[in-house]
Amino acid sequence: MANSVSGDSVVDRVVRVIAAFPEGVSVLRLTELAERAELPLTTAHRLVRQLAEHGLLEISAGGSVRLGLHLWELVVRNSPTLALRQAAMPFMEDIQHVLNQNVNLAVLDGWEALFVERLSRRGSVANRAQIAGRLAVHVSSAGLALMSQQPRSRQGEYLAQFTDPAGKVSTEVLRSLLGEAAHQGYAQLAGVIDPDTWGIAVPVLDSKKRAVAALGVVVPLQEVRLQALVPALQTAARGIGRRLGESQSSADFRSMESL
Amino acid sequence: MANSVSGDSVVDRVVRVIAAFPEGVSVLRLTELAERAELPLTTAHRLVRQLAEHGLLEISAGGSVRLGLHLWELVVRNSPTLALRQAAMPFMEDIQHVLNQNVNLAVLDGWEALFVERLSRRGSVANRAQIAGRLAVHVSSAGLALMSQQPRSRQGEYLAQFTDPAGKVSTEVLRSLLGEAAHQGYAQLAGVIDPDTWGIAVPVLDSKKRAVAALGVVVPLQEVRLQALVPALQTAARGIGRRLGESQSSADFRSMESL
DNA sequence: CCTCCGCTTCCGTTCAATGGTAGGAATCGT
DNA sequence: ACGATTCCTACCATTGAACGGAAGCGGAGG
Repeated sequence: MANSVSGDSVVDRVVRVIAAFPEGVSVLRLTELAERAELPLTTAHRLVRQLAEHGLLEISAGGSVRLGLHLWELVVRNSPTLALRQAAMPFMEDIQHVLNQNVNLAVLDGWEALFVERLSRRGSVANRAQIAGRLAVHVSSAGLALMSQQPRSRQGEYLAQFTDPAGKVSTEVLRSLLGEAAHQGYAQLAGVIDPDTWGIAVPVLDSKKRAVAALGVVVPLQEVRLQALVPALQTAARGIGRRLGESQSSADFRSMESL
Repeated sequence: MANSVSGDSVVDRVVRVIAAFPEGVSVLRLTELAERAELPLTTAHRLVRQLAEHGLLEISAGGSVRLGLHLWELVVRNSPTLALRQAAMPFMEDIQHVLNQNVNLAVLDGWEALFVERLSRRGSVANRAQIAGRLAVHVSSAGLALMSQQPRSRQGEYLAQFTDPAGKVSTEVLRSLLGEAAHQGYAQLAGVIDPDTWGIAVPVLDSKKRAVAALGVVVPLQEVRLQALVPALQTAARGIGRRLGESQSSADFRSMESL
């Protein structure tokens, strides 16, 4: 079935190699990498070496493998969410400084919210490590805010395939949550991850009124300024949307600007 | 000379495709991508489609190509500098809050300093966009701090190949700059990028006394608290080095922590 | 000294990769 | 309104790059 007995293309294998690293693990031994990528050791070795020659991977002494600096550089400099993050950062900083709460920015990917940027509460030891984290739509205010703005058809697909692995949320409850979020213009969810917190998120709409992201905060349960909080988020979201429209083709001022 | 007339392997081509995006540009039309990657249009098309199937690239309506969210996610979650950034962030935040200046963290890659993280001065509109930026060793305090701690042989290679394209810095001057930096334990450089600023950086040493990074700040020229500034940086750098040692194998507490 | 384990090199076989040609689809200029 | 142009997509015969088992190498451990 192939040059390879397994029938997958070179591209498939390259992808499996660079996707073989488990979350948060940045270094693997070749043998382990081969196992995870389900490749014969010889083949893994060859691919790794080739990729390393281009700086997409790095081979440290002893043969252990990690992602290459060059890959990181390429991806960060051209990341698909670059424009979004640039537009959002000032507003996120504002919110962080005014409210002193965790602020986050997420996009919808499949049936999950993918967190693209995040600012921690000042003073909290929390790092920005888990940007690039994911949460299912139904357990994140960001996810709900995003899904609630999707076209009917998309929401239909989502609800149709939905089953809560934890068995806590019924499709009906979810449907009404989405309806409520769409109607109110924001989504809130009591501490799914941390039981003592609220998550609150509003959609960020681009110039064509499509929800491209969700802007959210996490606040303690006893926080009662919700009335003030939501408008603040919505204002910021509108600001982000506006800047997104402007910066369509202005990815050209490069300038290393005062390092 | 090949299956491909150009004689390069599939891996080579895949790399060229994802490296084809110019800095800061996140979307390319297929034709342009093919040109930049120096691939026949047909081949580029096939590769792009294959990569897109795995989420490493995305094809938006109309055929324009961008890096995929999945790739971004993979790289950010397993980036080779993850541990370094995690260890450094709290200290960088401290410095930022105390000094209210731009703080940056760089590693040495080739003969350049690659900026891995950066915090902007509060209130400045500056975004964190150009993390992943590069500066030549001889024009950045971070680069000098890093190079000054490299083994003699490495410094030798560097100086041997060095020529300043701008013709402003002679190899001799550079050599003495490095010597001075090594002796003092920090490097400073008057505004190479912004003429009204100083760059000051100290090396971050790991448990084996190897310089794995440089921690730096950018301050206005008239700033005179240098005496206080350097010790602050050095203290932070030592702290980072210590945490780096600890977190060798503790990349396991994942926990989505209060989003 | 021998064994084990993991990384690396070698090399004959084979089918996946290649890319020119041609067919759509959309945009532009007049 | 309608050719001209541009760009993306699909097809398919040719061929050398990818494959991976076998064997070599080197160090850690007993």
